[in-house]
Amino acid sequence: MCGISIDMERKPYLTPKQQKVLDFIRKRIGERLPPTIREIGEELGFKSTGTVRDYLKALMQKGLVRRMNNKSRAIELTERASFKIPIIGTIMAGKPNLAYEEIQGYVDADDLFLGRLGFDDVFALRVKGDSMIDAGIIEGDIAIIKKRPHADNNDIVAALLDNNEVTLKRLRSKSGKFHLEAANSNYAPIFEEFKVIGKLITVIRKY
Amino acid sequence: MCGISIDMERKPYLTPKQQKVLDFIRKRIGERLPPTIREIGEELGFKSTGTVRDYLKALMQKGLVRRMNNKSRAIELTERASFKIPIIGTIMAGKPNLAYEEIQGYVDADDLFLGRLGFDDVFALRVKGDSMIDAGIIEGDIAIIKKRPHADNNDIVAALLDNNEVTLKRLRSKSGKFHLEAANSNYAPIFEEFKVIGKLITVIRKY
DNA sequence: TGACAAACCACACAAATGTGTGGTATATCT
DNA sequence: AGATATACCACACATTTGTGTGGTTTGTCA
Repeated sequence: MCGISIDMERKPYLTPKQQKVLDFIRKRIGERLPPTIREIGEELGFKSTGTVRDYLKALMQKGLVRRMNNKSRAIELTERASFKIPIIGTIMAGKPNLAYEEIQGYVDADDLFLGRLGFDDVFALRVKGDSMIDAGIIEGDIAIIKKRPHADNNDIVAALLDNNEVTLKRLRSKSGKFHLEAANSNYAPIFEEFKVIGKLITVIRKY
Repeated sequence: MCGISIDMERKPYLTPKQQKVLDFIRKRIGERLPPTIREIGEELGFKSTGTVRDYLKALMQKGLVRRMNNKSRAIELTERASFKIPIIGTIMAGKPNLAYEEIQGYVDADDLFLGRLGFDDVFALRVKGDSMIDAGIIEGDIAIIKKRPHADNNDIVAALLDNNEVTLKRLRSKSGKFHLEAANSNYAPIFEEFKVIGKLITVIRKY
């Protein structure tokens, strides 16, 4: 019951057909392009464009869809409708299909790793070695770095060393002077010259 | 020079204008919708749709763009052109703008965390506690789980325990019988009854 | 019974969008 | 000099696509 009530708060009631229309739009947007009105009609078996427009109107009134006038395929999903992966807590046991008991929130699939950053400002490093292991960053991880020429104390940064190597370390300031610190007691702090080229915003690890 | 030559192998030569057209298409696709021919023309300052079509033809011949006939906005980027975040090694120092010296590869922004999985098969867990810390999985991480009723030895799995708790642990088999193991010597292995509900495929951490 | 919403359809029309033909000018390469 | 590529433009036309009006049927709720 708990999971259902959370769900109800997030989404307005949709008729089964309206849900199908929404799902089709979502599918098409995910695959490639938002559909045209006639494409929706063909998929759902409607013979009139007016029918599809009735559905779009309903979805718009319920705040799930936004459109631009007189523009082809200009259908977009609102935040309420955008795809979210549920973050679950406990799960109902003893059922053929798992039922989420406690949904703690949602991860927006689009924003998951980059948010609304421009791609231009981002690059990735593949992590080598174990110097950041105490921060949970291990060999093979992909570190997503946002380009920035400076950072704050305790930020993990990508820094350019004198030998042109790029390294991922924690930035520390001590009496007004910055140095780099590994997250592994086997490594000594780095007091050499360096340049901050970006700040760590996300770590991704694939299995 | 090294970085440039790698780049050349991946991308055919584009004139500056062609690059601008491609960038605009990419931007629009990322923002919402692929542009129409006229929208491209307006953006780039072309007064004729024919001009834009010349550019699209060039981009198609170079294998960067695909189109469908007589369909509005039906422009898509091919794999060669799809957005990739560069994974860099060393970086050229002493320049006003950083220049990538050694590009080891690219992370495809779309595939980055889910690949081409259907969303239906995926859910997320927010990691609590430190029981997987030796595997580099720490509190607050988002664990992306692919639903599966079984897994192999040494896989990290989401498992449902008798008390309806879901836990992230490593699956181990010993003499034909499975149990769960933490990646932290402070925790004892779990030999109770459990059910595998999915396999860990990706870990994401945001800073 | 009447009001209302959901769930359809037909069809005309307008606007947006893609296509095709035929140009011009400039630069490069052979 | 001729071939080729880039880099544009104008304009007509076909097709796609969105809009608008006016219906019918079914069920629910007051």
